Amino acid sequence: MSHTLGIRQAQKQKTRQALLDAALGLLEHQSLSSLGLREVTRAVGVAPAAFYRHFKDTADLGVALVEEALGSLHETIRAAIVTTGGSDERIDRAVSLIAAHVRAHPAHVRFIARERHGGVAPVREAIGVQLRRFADEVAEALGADSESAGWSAADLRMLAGVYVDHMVMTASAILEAGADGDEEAARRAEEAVLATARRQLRLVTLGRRHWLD
Amino acid sequence: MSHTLGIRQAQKQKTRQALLDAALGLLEHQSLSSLGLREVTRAVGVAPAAFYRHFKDTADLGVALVEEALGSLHETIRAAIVTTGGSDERIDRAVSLIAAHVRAHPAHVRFIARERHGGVAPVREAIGVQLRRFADEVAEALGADSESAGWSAADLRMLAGVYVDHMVMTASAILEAGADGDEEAARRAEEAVLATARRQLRLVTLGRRHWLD
DNA sequence: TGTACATCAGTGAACGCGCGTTCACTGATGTAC
DNA sequence: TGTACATCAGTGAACGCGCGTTCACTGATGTAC
Repeated sequence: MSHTLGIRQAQKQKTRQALLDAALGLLEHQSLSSLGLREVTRAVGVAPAAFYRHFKDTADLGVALVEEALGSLHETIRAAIVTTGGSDERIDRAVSLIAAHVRAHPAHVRFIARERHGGVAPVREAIGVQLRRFADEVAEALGADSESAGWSAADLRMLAGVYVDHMVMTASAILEAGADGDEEAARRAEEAVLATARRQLRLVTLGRRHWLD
Repeated sequence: MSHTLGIRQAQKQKTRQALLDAALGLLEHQSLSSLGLREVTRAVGVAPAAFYRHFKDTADLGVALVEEALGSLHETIRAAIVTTGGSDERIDRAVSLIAAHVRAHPAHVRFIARERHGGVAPVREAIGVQLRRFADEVAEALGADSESAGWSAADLRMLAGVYVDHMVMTASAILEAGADGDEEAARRAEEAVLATARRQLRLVTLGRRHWLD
């Protein structure tokens, strides 16, 4: 039998989640550093003071959003790296996976892209920690690949960084493309972004193949 | 003989520049979307209403900052691409050039990295326009290179995009590294960033060399 | 060169408004017996 | 199961404050003659 939260705890969690969801929505058109506590509570329909039962301030809420946006992504990414098949198939699969993630969680992707270099230090650092963890995990996965025989740890880490950076940039570019003009224009812009992403990964794959020449 | 501005025009330009400088300073620890007009005028020492003699609002000031930060960079970048020498020398030169630029204009670099995906649409778009112009120019320069014989326009544009994105990411990473602990730690962190940047460019160079295999 | 008028960058006071934070409170939920 | 007390998520009013914007103004600079 699963552990059931008390009614009080469950209600508290629900309000907390509502605050996170409302904040994420409001962040579509602004940065965290200008997000007001009252804006968020107003959107949820609770009193401003209720905010303090859940977060110290909006920066604290931002850190929680980082956790929500990136915390569950680790296994997905590892899985994407270790798929089998020829390099073109693997590239197609990785790019499709990114596109699907953006479609499923556009607001989270926007938040991470925006706050990665944003004005709120604790949030910036939380994102940096997670992305470095991603890169470490990818480096480990790459190290287990037979194609990486003979690679130094530093070179593997560099390559992993390229993949992680590329993933974030591509996700953000897909999002931007989706905002282009009418629906048809957006679709074409998105396809162009995906095509470029595939080309870029092919370039990296070629560089990787000849790294030890 | 050079055209001399009237006293009035010269004084106005000076105030405008003071507003831009003050804003850039204040943006070290926040995003443009939370920058207040009164903050800026207070830092300069003029009345709040004076702001309107120069800018419609802070977003308008932000667009002017984009111009200031990126407008003069075009020739420098083109020059960096077309330098002669072996690929390792060219990579060293490009990375040193980026590092020198960050050292000379840290606040501008921070501003661009922060607002590239920031919450102020006109500024985001202004940065996008400039970066796309950079990529177009780099693509053109690459096209003139004998190493690019046989490359399609789309492939050249893709490669140019990789270089421009890499430049922005590296500049931003150098900045972050410079904020690490004491001066010695910062120096070591920066050197690590530069080493990674060189490795990444070497990877791209290898991919480029084998693109048409 | 001197005079009379026009321009306009910057002033300073005023405005209404929404902000973050505090506080004593309420009433549903949880707990001890 | 029932009762008496404790907990604590959310309330609503209040506070002082800084915000963006407006307006009539001042006085140095510019221009026409």
